[in-house]
Amino acid sequence: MTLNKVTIKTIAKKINVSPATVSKALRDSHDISDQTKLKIKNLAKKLGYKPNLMARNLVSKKSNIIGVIVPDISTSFFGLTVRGINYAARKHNYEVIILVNDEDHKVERKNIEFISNLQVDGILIDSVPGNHNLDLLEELSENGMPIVFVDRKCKKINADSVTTDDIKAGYTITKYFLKNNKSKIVFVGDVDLLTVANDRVKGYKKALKEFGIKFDKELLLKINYEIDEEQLKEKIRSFIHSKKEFDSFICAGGVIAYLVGLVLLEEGFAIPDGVLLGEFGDNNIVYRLGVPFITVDQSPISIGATAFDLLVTRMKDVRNTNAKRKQIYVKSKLVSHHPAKHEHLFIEHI
Amino acid sequence: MTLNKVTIKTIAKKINVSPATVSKALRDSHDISDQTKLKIKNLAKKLGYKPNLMARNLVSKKSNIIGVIVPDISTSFFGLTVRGINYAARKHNYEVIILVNDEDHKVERKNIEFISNLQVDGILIDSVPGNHNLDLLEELSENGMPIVFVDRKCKKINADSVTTDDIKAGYTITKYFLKNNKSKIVFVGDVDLLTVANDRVKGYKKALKEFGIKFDKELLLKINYEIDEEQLKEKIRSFIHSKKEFDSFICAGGVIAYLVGLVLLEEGFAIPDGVLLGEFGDNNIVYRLGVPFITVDQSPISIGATAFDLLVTRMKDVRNTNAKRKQIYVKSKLVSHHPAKHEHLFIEHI
DNA sequence: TTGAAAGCGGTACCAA
DNA sequence: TTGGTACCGCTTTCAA
Repeated sequence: MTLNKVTIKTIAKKINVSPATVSKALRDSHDISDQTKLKIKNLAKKLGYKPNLMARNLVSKKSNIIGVIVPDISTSFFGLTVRGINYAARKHNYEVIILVNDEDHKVERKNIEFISNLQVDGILIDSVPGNHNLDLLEELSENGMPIVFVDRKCKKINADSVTTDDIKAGYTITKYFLKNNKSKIVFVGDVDLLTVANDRVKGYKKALKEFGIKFDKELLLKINYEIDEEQLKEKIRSFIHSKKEFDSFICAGGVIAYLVGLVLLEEGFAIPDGVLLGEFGDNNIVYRLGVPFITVDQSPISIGATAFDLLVTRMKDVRNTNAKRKQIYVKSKLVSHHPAKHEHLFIEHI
Repeated sequence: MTLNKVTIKTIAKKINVSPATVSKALRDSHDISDQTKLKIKNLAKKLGYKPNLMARNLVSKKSNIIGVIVPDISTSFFGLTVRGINYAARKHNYEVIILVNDEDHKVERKNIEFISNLQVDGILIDSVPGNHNLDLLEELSENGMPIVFVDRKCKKINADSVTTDDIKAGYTITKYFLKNNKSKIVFVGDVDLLTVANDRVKGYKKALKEFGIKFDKELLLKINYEIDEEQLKEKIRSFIHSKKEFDSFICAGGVIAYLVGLVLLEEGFAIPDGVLLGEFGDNNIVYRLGVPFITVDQSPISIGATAFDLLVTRMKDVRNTNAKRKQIYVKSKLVSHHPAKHEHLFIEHI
């Protein structure tokens, strides 16, 4: 750390006042004369004094920091969510620190532990599918740590969340596929119990039902984010080569959609004429495929900003631990992209 | 913060030992008997004891945290850089916290101040163009804070950096354009003195010279990241409508390339047949355009990991503040993308 | 093997 | 308007 060890005491000694006086002067306390304030501030600047936040937060029991935990950040969806969070946080004068866990729930647990031990004032989390760390989060929450789930909600516990209405989104995109004469729609995702993907599947099933199509288990391709890309591709490939017929894919996320698209193209399928491709998130990575696709644009910036605002209200009434939790849905929309034609057509609000 | 106020003292009292003993036991110190260690640990777990890192770090004067400051995170380039950083950090058991400033140097300054006041052990920074905060960084560095510049280097001060060889990259991509019969190449970027873009322009000029083409100032379109997208587009539009002739664009970054492409398409130009488009970073956002383009793929993951490794070596010999700084270049490559054809052709190593 | 005491850098209360 | 003192939660001598 800094060799430059200028502390409040250093300053105090130099001008023969007490540390208490320096502390107050530096924070513009009313009960210090302008004269000494000036003297102290000048000296502080001259010596390059920096407050030690660790010390400050230790006594004040407030850090003014909120911690954000996300699974990935190389994806435009999360990146934009974070932008929304930062945007809102700046208005409220909070510092935001971001931790990334690469979809690994063990790293996520460490992230949660670290950040709470660091005494952040609140946590925003886009959690790794599978609810591996719910116990920890629940414990923290019960002990008064404000926590808001972002994007990927969590049903098991009574918690605040800001997400897309995933059931409706799944329903809407599936209905669009059905209307466009697709009937053998594969749904790909980390369809673990109680995750976002699960909700999307619910919507998918609902739409099928409405169109009188029976849900076919074999068209539900379960994958897991934590396995690596090559393995994922292999899994997709083997599905494609199985005898199961299909005419379209709806993917629970951008990265999956990209991989599915990649495999389809490698295997000689045409998109969208041979197979229609759909995804959630309007993620930039899907555009790498260079093919038309249907997407649920979730307004990530708005999700992020809304989540922060909700967190702030929670942080403000710390006492009220048992207040009713809010589940907020941010509006999204169904869009059809045809990059090569530079067409981006709005289809429907969700 | 947590209502659950279990501290070392709480535990100490409950089993009638001193706080010192608890502290040692919890950290597996050799001079505590296994018996009491066990007792203490069990009780700690039962009570849900969490160490307060603010307190811990305050006395140890080490945080084991490294701070990463980036301008943007919704862009795949930075996202992947961060992934590389995290990957390397995990191996060394460091915690990584990320701060984002949206290309705003005032926010960047706050980020730097905050993070250093928080007593991080080292800083990785991808700095906002313009060298606005060099004074601060230099001061910190002189006071013993290890700092490594990532991606966007900084020539003014004697500092460690891990970047692309930008002169060479600028040279290579320009040469490719020239070989493909482009001669009126517009270079767009935040060509402020002493930034990455500037190096890229140097390479650009060098290539022009080699091909016997005189550098034309008017083909250098200076833009500034900090102005908003609509203004940027307006600036690009007005250039396009000026009488200046052009046959291609090389853009210093992905976001700019995307905006340039957008305007060109809106104005009815064909890419790449009418106008060839080039950029640095192989950023996913460019694919949104759905057109072929040339890119310098900078291997962001490798840049991130390398930067972290360099930082670690700096953190290990804190004394040696005046050691020679290292400028490391990470290999990149020139690639031609034709998304609609699913072609991604390697052209040349850089 | 254990613990008392001092202190990390600040803040806050109360007395002067 | 100033300053003494206690303390935030934890670690670290050094003595018992």
